[in-house]
Amino acid sequence: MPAEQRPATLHDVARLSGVSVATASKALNGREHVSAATREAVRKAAEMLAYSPNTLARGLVAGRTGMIGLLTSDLEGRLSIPILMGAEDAFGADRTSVLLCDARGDAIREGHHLRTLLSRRVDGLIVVGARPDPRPSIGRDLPVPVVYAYAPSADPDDLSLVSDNVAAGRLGIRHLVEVGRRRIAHITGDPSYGAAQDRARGARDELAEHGLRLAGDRVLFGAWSEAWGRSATRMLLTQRTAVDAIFAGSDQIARGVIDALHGAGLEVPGDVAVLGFDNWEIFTTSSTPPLSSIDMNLETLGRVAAERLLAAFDGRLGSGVEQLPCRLIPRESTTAA
Amino acid sequence: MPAEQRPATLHDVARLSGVSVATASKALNGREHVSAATREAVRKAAEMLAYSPNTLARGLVAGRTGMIGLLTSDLEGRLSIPILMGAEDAFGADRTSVLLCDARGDAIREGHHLRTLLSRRVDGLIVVGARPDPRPSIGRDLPVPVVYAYAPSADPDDLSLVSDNVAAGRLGIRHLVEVGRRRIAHITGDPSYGAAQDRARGARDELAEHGLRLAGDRVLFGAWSEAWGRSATRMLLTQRTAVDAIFAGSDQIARGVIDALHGAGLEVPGDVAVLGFDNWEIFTTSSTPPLSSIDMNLETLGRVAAERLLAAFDGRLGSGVEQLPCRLIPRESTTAA
DNA sequence: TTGTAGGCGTTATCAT
DNA sequence: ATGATAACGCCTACAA
Repeated sequence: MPAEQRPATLHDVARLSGVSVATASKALNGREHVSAATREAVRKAAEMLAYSPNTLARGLVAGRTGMIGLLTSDLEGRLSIPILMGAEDAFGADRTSVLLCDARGDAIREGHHLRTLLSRRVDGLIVVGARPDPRPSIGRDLPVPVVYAYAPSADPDDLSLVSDNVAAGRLGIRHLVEVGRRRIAHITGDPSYGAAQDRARGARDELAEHGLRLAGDRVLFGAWSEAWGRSATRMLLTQRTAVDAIFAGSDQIARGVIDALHGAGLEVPGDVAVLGFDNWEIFTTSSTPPLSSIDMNLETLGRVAAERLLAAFDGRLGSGVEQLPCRLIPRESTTAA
Repeated sequence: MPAEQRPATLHDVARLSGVSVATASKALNGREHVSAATREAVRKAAEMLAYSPNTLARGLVAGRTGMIGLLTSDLEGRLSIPILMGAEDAFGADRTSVLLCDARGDAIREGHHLRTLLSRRVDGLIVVGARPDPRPSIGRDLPVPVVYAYAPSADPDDLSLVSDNVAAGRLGIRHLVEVGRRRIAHITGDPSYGAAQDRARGARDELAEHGLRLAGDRVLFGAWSEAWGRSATRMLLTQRTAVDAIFAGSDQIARGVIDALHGAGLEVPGDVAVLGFDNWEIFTTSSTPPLSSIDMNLETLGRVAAERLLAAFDGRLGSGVEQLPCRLIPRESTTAA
């Protein structure tokens, strides 16, 4: 039951406290040249009227709205919400708000949203793609700085923030080697994903540095699904490939892997260690045993995106693709043999 | 590389087309009393300058910002994103934008966000709780209408939109009966969730109308986890309870159920049909067989929330708890025996 | 220390 | 049909 009364304005506060709007403004904003008594009186009046400054009006004169746009195509929010939270933290939730728009993978809708956001005079834009591959730029010469997160822009003049997938591949292998594994297979998703290729490359490189090669001698590309994890694992077992660890390209694949291993009477991590990717909690914690996984640090991605935007507000925005490190979350599926 | 130039104003457009700002405004907004020639000239000028109206300034005079606040505690976005999309659709994405704030379950932060949103003069508020149980009201006498979605407000004077859980319970049972099942068990989550109780009640009521009772004679409450689904199912099997269908309280529980059934050498849906709840795609489609599930229609929840807000903008806002129907998505896990 | 005045970009009212 | 002008709520010179 809203009290449908017009919110108090600075004018109201000024009148109640018997000063001018200018003085009231100064008093409330902590500017100088206001007597303590006046300041207190104004404060009290504002309190009584439950005055809350109109950020729009403020933005109109300041030339800054304190809003940023988050343009996503991530229908589930799995990417955009952590990124949004990271951005909130970096900006300070009280000074910057986020307008979230979901384009639902539709370029037309994306254009619509972009125009709306610009029309609302957001101070900056974060574009989150649905898959970690280059996506079309939303355009150069926009009146506000833009940072691409997760999915880089295809235009090298744009600034993009992505996970360092090569390093992530190395990270996964290093961990498995550290827990004593030597016969490591890599089951991952769709080979058309650059991220899948990068992680595979990192994995191979790291193995090489340890004088090792992939079990089965090749990366098992397939789909980002549990089913693929299952069938690829079965394939490995049927071919009697010696394996003591499987590095999966996603947590879902890892679930399929574990399922197939269990089905074959093998123990995890006793016989075979399993490492996932994404660190998606609903998968990692409900898996048996709990799944070790690589986290892409999406909150950090959001935080850095915000920092880059802040830097861009004064001075210039960088360009190119910036790679951010992933981190490994060890759980029971990869304890030492 | 942003073109750091001040965006064109209506003033610029007016000057370029040689008319007054008033005329330019009318021309661009399709108002009457503008000659076709003038209108065209203004249009062209706006085009040339890439003019985009400043929504802030517009909102200042109109007394409406065209923004609504979505206050959530849903860390994963699983609830808020669909609700946001529904709201976007109902409002029209071009006339209303959504400010998304995640309180992360922290009341202090929620208060902060609330103040920020009000200060930005959002036209209305949608509050999305993290679990489907009553939550504290964010306060009465707010200057804008508020609708609670998913989690109702504890204050009956607020307007809340929730899923009709009792009906959903009936719906699930009806479906299972329709595909020929008679010995139906119900494995669900934490009994402290009102939603779990409601669904269980609906299930029992519907069974009764078919002259049936729950297999095992009682609802199996536990946790919202795959592990519970697994152990509850094993329990049923150990007790030799005759079962030809299991209605799970969540898709995750359902996964555990299927897992345990398979482990016992039973076929799904051949021996036992399994029905989930939430229709969370990552679970339903990757399950073997694909999982039938009940969808809470979150987009609809968001759409209706938006409609209620729109209605509240003129006239009064309702109050109380409005129940919205769920729908059943049949997949292979519940095909006829 | 305080108040007056101008302007941020738009729209609406009222002359012309 | 067009244009001048006054809001909208706020801030910031500058004047008093």
